[in-house]
Amino acid sequence: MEEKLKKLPDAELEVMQALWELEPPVARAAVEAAMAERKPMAQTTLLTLLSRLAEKGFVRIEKQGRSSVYTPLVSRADYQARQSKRFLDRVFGGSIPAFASALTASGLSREDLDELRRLLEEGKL
Amino acid sequence: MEEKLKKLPDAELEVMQALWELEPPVARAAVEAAMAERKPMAQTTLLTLLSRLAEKGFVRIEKQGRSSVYTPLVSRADYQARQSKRFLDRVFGGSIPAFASALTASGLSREDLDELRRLLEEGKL
DNA sequence: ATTTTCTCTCTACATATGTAGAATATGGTT
DNA sequence: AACCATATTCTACATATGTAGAGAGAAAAT
Repeated sequence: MEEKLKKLPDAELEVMQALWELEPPVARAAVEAAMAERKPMAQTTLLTLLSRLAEKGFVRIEKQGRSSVYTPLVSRADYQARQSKRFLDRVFGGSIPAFASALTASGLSREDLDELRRLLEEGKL
Repeated sequence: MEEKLKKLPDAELEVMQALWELEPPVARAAVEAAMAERKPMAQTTLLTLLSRLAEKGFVRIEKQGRSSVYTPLVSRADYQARQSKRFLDRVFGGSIPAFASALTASGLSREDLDELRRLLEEGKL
């Protein structure tokens, strides 16, 4: 298992989210369209972010004739799991009680909290 | 309710954690001692971080003769709750199921997950 | 009173991040 | 072939972050 999965800055994560929700390999036009909704930005800005993601090993860029296609190299689930751990450690010092309190005080609806509890219950099986 | 509670960069959060675990107002020497364990850094580096925290409204600095004392202006619980929400939105797009999966896959022990579930249950009351 | 010591503030600098225009390359047109 | 459209890469720059030495002010010591 890879060790340090760097935390992505907001802008880059946003791009990853766009990639994750599409079928890889994703055409540039598709990423662009997805980002138009999520977070409008200049075309070149998007390309800059994609190449930074490539440098960090999060994305593979392949030339397809004129344009390029992008493939996420880290799965969303994997990233989410690792960052959750990191967040728990960084913000709560690993304290589960503190984490639980924060969740109940985070503004999540009673339903959401209930659902979370239920899903954790199921996951136990 | 205050709106945007800025996310603190790692180094600054580390200092806040040190402050939160001490009795306010906290003497510089005390912060320094606490930080020595958490994250060793030059004395001036610590002071820089403290003043940045003051600029951001997280800490109040008061002169006490020769040295200064520091008081956190944002409670740990408040910060944790807000950042939890932010994290959930940013990383999971607000999806509770995705969050639950990530938690179970995050490497937390069975016991921790159980405890979390139990605490959420209790909090419901 | 002069020096030493301690504490804080200023200044500094490298790297990271957000953002995007300029330049370049390349495939499509006429 | 000359030109145009388009996609990518370079270059650029402001702000943020991590880190810390230099400088300044004041209290303590001699």
